[in-house]
Amino acid sequence: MTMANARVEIIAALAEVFREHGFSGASLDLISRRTGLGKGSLYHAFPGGKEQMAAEVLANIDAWFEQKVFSPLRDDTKPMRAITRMLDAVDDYFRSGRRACLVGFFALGSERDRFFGQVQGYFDRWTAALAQALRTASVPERQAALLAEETVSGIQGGLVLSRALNQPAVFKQTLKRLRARLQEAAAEGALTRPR
Amino acid sequence: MTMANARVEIIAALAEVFREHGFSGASLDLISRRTGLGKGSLYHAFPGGKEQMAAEVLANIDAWFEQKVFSPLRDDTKPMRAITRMLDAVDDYFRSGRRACLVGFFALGSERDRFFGQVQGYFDRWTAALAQALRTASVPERQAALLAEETVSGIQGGLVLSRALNQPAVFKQTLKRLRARLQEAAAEGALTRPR
DNA sequence: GTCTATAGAGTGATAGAC
DNA sequence: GTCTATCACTCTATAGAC
Repeated sequence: MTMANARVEIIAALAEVFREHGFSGASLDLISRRTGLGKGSLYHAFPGGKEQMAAEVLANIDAWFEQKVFSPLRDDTKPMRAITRMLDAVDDYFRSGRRACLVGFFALGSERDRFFGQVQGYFDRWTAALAQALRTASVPERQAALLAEETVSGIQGGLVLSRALNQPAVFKQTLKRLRARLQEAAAEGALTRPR
Repeated sequence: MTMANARVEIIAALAEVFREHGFSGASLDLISRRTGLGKGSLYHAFPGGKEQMAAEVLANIDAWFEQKVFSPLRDDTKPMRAITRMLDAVDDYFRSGRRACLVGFFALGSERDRFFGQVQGYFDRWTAALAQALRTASVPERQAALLAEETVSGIQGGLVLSRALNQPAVFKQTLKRLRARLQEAAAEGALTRPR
């Protein structure tokens, strides 16, 4: 395995630990066990310590969404296809509500201030990309912005409630509702401004 | 000040600390400073330590919502009045999105398993009470259950996104949208099953 | 004296940093 | 692995109410 690939796998393991235990709950001991690396190796790879680990995890999450979700939303010539794929990707990524969103998790606590740029950027670009896809689907600008906000916020709320009740079905239902709402808006948009 | 009142104030201070720093991030030193109590006093009041403190905070939050929100939703003879008051109470309680929901925060991390009964109970009773209010407003059972879920989950999502972007307006907009949706459903319910 | 609430030094364990 | 700081927690001492 190459060095870069190893780092990707380490960051994936770090992401799970932070997701499950938060920033302060993720002890170096736990991180060491879950990555299989000694403390020395961890500080060799991340001289900035836990802060750098979390920052790189956030950057990695951001890059994944940028490639799989945001970029298609902005650039796909068929916006509704990109939206459908977004919802499928979200369902997979969050394991139908069993997995929490680390960025949303951080947003609720003091980690928001520590990693503010990354937290804000992630949600800013998600809503902006979705709003653009909706506009491409002829949804009026104001409605597109509101619906994008409702969708992104709805996904986060679905994750919270689904995890709180330990019922993945709640998250599934959330995605189903959002999918219907997005398609409905696009259908109305197409009627208002037909090609 | 009476002892009972003092305890309530201590628990309010504890709630803020847990909200801001999570369970593991809330050190006894921080708790000591924020409550103004030495460790001796803290352990005298809460022999079970941090675990008991968090459990009592959750119980306190639950009692507040039970009295101000859940109970009116279940028992008010004018369900739409109770729903309006719920949304106003929620806006106040969460300081228009500036304050996080501790129960939702715990739901995302490993605290969910530690305090599972309380986390699950809070959201279970909230959705059930809201669904009952909607049914009283003649909304069909299935739709009432779905809309209750959408509302509670929507509030949580609004809090996440609002805090992530540091824009209280996002939470305000969420409440506005949910209010409209609930009123619309009630109006339709009244048409379907007129009195 | 007894009781309850307090403070804070002191405990071993474990934290993050190197 | 080794460092020091900090962790959750315990213990002892002390204050005032009765």
